[in-house]
Amino acid sequence: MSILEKFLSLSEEKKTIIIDAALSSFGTNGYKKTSVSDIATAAGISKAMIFHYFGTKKTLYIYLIDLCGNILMNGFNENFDTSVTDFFERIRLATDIKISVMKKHPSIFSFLNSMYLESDDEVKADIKDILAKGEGFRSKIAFDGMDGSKFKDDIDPKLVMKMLVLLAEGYVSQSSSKVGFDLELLHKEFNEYIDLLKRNFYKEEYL
Amino acid sequence: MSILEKFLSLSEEKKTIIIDAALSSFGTNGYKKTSVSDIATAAGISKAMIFHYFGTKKTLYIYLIDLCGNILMNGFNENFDTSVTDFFERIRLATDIKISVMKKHPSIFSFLNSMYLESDDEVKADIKDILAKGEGFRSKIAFDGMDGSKFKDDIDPKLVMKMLVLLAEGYVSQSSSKVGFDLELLHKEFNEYIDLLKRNFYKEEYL
DNA sequence: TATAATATTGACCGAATCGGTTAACTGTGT
DNA sequence: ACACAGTTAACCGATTCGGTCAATATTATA
Repeated sequence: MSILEKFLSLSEEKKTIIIDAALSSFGTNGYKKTSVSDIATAAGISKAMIFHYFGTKKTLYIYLIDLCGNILMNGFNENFDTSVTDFFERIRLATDIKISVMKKHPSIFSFLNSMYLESDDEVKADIKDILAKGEGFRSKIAFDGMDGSKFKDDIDPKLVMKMLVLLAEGYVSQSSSKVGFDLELLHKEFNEYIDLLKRNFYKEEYL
Repeated sequence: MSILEKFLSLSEEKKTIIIDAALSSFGTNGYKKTSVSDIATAAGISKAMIFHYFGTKKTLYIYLIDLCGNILMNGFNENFDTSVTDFFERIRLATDIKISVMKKHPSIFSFLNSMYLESDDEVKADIKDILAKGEGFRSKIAFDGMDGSKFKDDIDPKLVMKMLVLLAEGYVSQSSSKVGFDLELLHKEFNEYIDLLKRNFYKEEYL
């Protein structure tokens, strides 16, 4: 059995624990400043097990990069509906997907964020590859075929969009640090914001 | 000349460079994961100089904690005007102060954020002290004597407040990581958001 | 229950890095 | 020529690094 297969043959629960420990550690401290011991401790196993499952620290990191890419791609490809043109409903849909991804791996976006600004030479090149692959992915989903005509005339949809992106970013930065954050509550709150904005930014005939 | 005096007698420019290097390093990686070499490199000086100026790593960290506390307190005490009761204008005022602080030390909020979740025993106690001192500071400024009556009846000012706090947090998390971010632009954008919300959330007679 | 196979770890390796020190080197004014 | 403050490269012992491995638990098979 090859090294990675040993990991893959673990129970889903155990795999998730290890992956989340690694995502959260790397996401918080970056590649270089994260030690394999950190991850092992966070996962509640011994350092030797990590090397048993992945061989090297770098292999683990690359594995996580690919995994995140796949999880996101699959989430959006399977659940995103481009026939929804309403601005807010599309954002709501994208957020639903994002949150359901976070439900499985709460630290995934903190990890992805840290990837963008990773400077260590050992993994820099590999990151560039995967980043190029997902380029324009988010923005395409956001704006392609989206209907901004329902807004009141003096409101710039792009400004609203930027606001919601920042809002989501604020949530991530808040939730990735705090320990006992409630994803369900977060989801509910975000939907309240969307309702609030929709109610006040759309022309009355569209409400 | 005592150790700290040596640092204080430096030119304002040099002091700022060193402080910002330390704030940014500690803010990014926390106390334990930040080495004195990291800070020295970021500041463009040798590691020995840091020890020459501050004696120990912990002394430097504590110095930064106090400094941040003082900078924020002074900023708000000198510039905050509690006679401004309008919800958005007060938020605008608080944001003006925050940004002017960030103009001098861009990484200050990233450092303060990281302080909240610092777990290292060597500095944990000292953090608790300063944190207790500033408790309720932000929330008092935010809500005391603030007028929420101008909002449309179906809008909860607290929800808007939370939204703007998250928005600001999103900005911090975005700006503290990116290298070439433009504070002036950030400021302008934030004001646009406030205008946008005010225009659409207030009853018409208050516009 | 005895044994073979597997899962897991504590202890260990050389190398790197840690916080901190110091002797020597710079430049500048006299 | 000298003194002197500012600065650093080289160094210190201690710790931690990524990674290995022999030994111990655990489980499966008989």
